[in-house]
Amino acid sequence: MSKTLSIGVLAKHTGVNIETIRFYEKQGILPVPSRSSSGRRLYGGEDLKRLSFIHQCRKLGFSLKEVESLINLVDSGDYTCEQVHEITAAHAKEVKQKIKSLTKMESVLDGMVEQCSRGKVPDCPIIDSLYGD
Amino acid sequence: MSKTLSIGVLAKHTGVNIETIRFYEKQGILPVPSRSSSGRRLYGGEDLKRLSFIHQCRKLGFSLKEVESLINLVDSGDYTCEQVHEITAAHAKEVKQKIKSLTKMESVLDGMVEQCSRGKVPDCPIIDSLYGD
DNA sequence: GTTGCATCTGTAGTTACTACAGCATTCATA
DNA sequence: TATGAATGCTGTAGTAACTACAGATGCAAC
Repeated sequence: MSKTLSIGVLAKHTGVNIETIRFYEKQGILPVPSRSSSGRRLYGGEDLKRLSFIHQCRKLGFSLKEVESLINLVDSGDYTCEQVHEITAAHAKEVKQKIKSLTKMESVLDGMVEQCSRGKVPDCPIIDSLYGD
Repeated sequence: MSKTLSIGVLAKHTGVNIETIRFYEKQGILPVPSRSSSGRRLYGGEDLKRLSFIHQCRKLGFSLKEVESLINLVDSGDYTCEQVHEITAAHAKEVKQKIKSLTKMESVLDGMVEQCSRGKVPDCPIIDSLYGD
């Protein structure tokens, strides 16, 4: 395996911040890379793949803990599709709940904004509804 | 003004955690209350109103900074409805963006979950799509 | 030789709380 | 009146997932 990628190049290829890459390493979610003679990190294709995976998962809203579970499963070699499904379905459920909660907020906010006359007077239905007597 | 409410009573009336009330005080978002002879916090009706306001705002997803802005406006005495509208509309926009982003995640996740056979075999389309070669 | 970029380590800051530890006080009850 | 439970106090540390430095080092190019 040739490990030739600097952290900067890895960052550019994956779209992950340099500091974030080091952070992932410290968190144990990205393996400790080898180093050049002067102590700089050197990455290979496997690292690139793994970091991309982490990035994809993060974009889908998985927590780092969930990502770690997923990685551990894959690394273990004998994971089942069922196990992956469980983690993903649980996360999908959380996302749905968040959407639901935000949608409720949205409708209240929209209602308030609409009621508001945007006038120059210090009499605002938004404040009235929140700061009521 | 009679200030007779203990922090525990205030917490129960508003649904806000005791530690959170103290936290709000430290953040300067809730005024420093008077104290009993033994040093315990004493709250009045105005505090109750303000804490409820903060709580309502938080439930609508406003950040503490936004809540502070809102409170400062009201406290200043000569705020306009326009100013309140601006803060609220900006927040509503943020909420909409969050919903949009989460909805995208949701559809990808749902697609993955659906594709997954939930089988007992170590071959999972979820992993394949994320951890691709 | 010096300029400038990339990288290094380590620490602190962000948001909005929550969870103690260890102590003081107050209240209800025996 | 004694005592045990409940309440409150301060102050600190932990949570999630980074981000933003500061200050040092390395390396290639001109």
